Amino acid sequence: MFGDMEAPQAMAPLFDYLNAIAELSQEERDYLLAHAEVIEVAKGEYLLEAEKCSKDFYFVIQGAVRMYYPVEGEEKTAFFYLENSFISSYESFLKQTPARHGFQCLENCRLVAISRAVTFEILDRFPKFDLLTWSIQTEELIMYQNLVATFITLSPEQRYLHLLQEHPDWLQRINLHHLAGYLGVTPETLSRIRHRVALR
Amino acid sequence: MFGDMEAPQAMAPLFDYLNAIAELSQEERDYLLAHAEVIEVAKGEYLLEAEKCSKDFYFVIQGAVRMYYPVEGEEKTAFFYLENSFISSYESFLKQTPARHGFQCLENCRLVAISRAVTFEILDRFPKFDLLTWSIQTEELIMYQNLVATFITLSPEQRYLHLLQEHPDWLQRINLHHLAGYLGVTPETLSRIRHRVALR
DNA sequence: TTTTCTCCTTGACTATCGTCAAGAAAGTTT
DNA sequence: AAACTTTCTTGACGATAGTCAAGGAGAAAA
Repeated sequence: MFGDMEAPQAMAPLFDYLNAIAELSQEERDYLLAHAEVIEVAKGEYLLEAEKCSKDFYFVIQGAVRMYYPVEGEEKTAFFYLENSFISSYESFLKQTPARHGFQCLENCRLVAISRAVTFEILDRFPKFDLLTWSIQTEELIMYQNLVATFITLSPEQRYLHLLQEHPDWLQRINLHHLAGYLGVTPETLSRIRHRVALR
Repeated sequence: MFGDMEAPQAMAPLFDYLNAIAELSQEERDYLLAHAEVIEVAKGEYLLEAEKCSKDFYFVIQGAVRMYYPVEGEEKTAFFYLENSFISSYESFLKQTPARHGFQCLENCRLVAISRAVTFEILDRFPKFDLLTWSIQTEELIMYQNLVATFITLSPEQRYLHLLQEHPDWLQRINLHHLAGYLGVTPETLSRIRHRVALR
């Protein structure tokens, strides 16, 4: 998919992200270049369908991905992953159980995909990646703790205002139907919240 | 606080928990016995007050602890930690930032407390603890992901029914005021939900 | 340009929630 | 036992959310 000169450039955002935590050696970079894959996934396609087993670990180079839960035939959106985010269904990926949620691309995406086999091979071969995965996972945990806090401590309207502050870019790139799911309300309610807020 | 014979017994639940992930060596057990502390904390006391920096990592041997967020003078309960749970404000503990939430004992508790210094010393000295902390943190992350899912996919009444199934013991040990917070509703609403549910 | 499709809004109605206030019920203390 | 405290319930009312249905705005396709 990439010539010799292109792949390194394509993975640059991933290297930048990892280097900020712990400087990678040339050997580590080469291993990733050789064993991780840069893939293009079209808008609307699924990275993982709910109820299936997660086979890959992803890093978003370009694009937007939503996480959703299937509920009575519908797909309720729970979270979004944009540039420089890792995507994994940890429970399914690690335990090889059917995933409770799925991932769908909301835009044409460019991702780094790392298979289970390669993930474990890297962890086995390069001890530094223990620290990296730990760090990545810690950030994910903190993010989820804060997300739970918004449900416990804020009303739907306050969560919308909070969203405006924390992720103004999401409003530009993600439709209100999906944002409503993230806020835990129906699209109609979000529309009315926006109406109320606009009046002040 | 403990004679030579008592401390090992007191920490047995922690060793059991860790052994189930990766068998501890005698040296590792001895190090924990020498550097981790078994403490008794009275009902109502705080393990960590919101806005302060987390100094310790805890394991619950006996008792119940609630996690809360301060909101406009009130304390909104977000989660509970009972026997065989680890308690940590990861963000505050790791980054030494003021914690957004606090922890309060709801019963007289017996806990293992491990200080920051000892935590890092253990991680440095015994590589096995990388796996252990990673495993513990992964479980915590999965738990939070599933908790977010209950807010996205379920109504307050459905969350209450879900709570009955998943944690029937909580209803015996935790008052409805605190459980209401966990469900994201007021105590009055929880009371009415229980009334509705009882009629069927 | 017209048609079609997707996305967003609005209306009407019902159900549920939050709030404030009062009152039971249960458990403690004196 | 009586007084007190804590916990839980109930009532009344206004605000907000869910649901079903219809309609409008804009983008993409014909």
